[in-house]
Amino acid sequence: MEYIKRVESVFEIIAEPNRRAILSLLVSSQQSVGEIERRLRMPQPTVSKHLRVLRDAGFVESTVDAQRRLYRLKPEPLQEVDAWLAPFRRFWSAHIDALERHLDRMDRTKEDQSTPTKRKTNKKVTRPKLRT
Amino acid sequence: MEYIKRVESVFEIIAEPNRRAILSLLVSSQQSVGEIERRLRMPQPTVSKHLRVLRDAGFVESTVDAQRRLYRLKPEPLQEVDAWLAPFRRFWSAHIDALERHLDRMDRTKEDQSTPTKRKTNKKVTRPKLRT
DNA sequence: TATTAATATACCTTGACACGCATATGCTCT
DNA sequence: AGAGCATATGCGTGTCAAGGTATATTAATA
Repeated sequence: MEYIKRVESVFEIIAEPNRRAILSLLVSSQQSVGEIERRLRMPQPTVSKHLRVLRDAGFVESTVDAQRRLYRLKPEPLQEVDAWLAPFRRFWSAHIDALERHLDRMDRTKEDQSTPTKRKTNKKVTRPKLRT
Repeated sequence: MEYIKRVESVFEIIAEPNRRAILSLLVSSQQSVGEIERRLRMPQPTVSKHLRVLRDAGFVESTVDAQRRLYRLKPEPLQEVDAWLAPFRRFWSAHIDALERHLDRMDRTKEDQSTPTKRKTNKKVTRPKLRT
C-alpha cells in the first residue's frame, strides 16, 4: 500500500524512455505484461513498475485475463500534452518562412555556445534603461 | 567549462515545470533574462541555468543586446514532440470517433485559442487532424 | 494442497538534477 | 579605470526516481 501518491505531471511521466516505449507498444493493441517484457526486453519488475506509474497517471488501464493483466492505452493524458503543444504549433506555423531561412543557415551546426558571438562586435541599438 | 554534454531527450527537457513556463512565455515574443526572471518570479541563476539547458537542447536561441540576452523560441525540438504524438493522435481519434460524430453538430470548439496557460481539465476533443 | 505461472511490491543503492548562494564574466557609461 | 547592471557559472546539498534483487500475491492446474 502506498502512502502518498506523488502527483507527477504528464510530462514527467513520458520523460522516461521505457515508459514511452511501452506507450508506443500499446498504441497498436493491448498487451499483457509478459508480452511487453519480451518485446521490450526489460525485466519484469521494471515493466510492472512503469505500468504502475502509467496507470496511476491515467495513461493506461488494465483488465484481468486469468493470471494476466492486459494493459491498454487511455487517451486523455497524451491529449493533455497535445493541448499544451497547441500554442507552439501556432508559433511555428506562423514562422514557417523564417524557419526555412534558418534551416538554410544552420543546417546541423552544433551551436556556437563556446564562441562568444563574434558578430556582436557591431553593437546594436543602445537601449536606455528600459523600465518595464 | 563543461566536460560531457549529457544528451537529454526533448522529453526530459520539458519535464521541468519552470522550463515549460519559460517556453510558454517565449511563445508570444522574445524576452530578456531579466524579463523572464520578473514575469516568472524565479531567481536569476535559476532562469539562466534553465535557459542554458534549453539552448543546449535547441529549444531556444539568444542574441546579444548590450548587456542583455534576448531569448526566443526555436521550433524543432517541440516539433519532435509533436511528431512522437502523431500515432497516438490517430489512436484517440479512432476511439472518440463515435463521440465526435455526435458532437460535430454543435461544433463550437473555437474558444480559448489564445489563452496559453489553461492547464485545467482540458478535456476538449482534439480534432482528428486527419493525415492530408 | 502443493506447484507453477504471471504479476506486483519492498528494500536498497546509486545517480541525476534542481535549487540557493556566492562569485565570475561581460558590457556600458561616466 | 572604475562603478554598476545583466547574465553566467561553480559548488554544496537535498530530494527523488530508476534499476536490481528478492519476495509477496493471485490464479490455474495437478
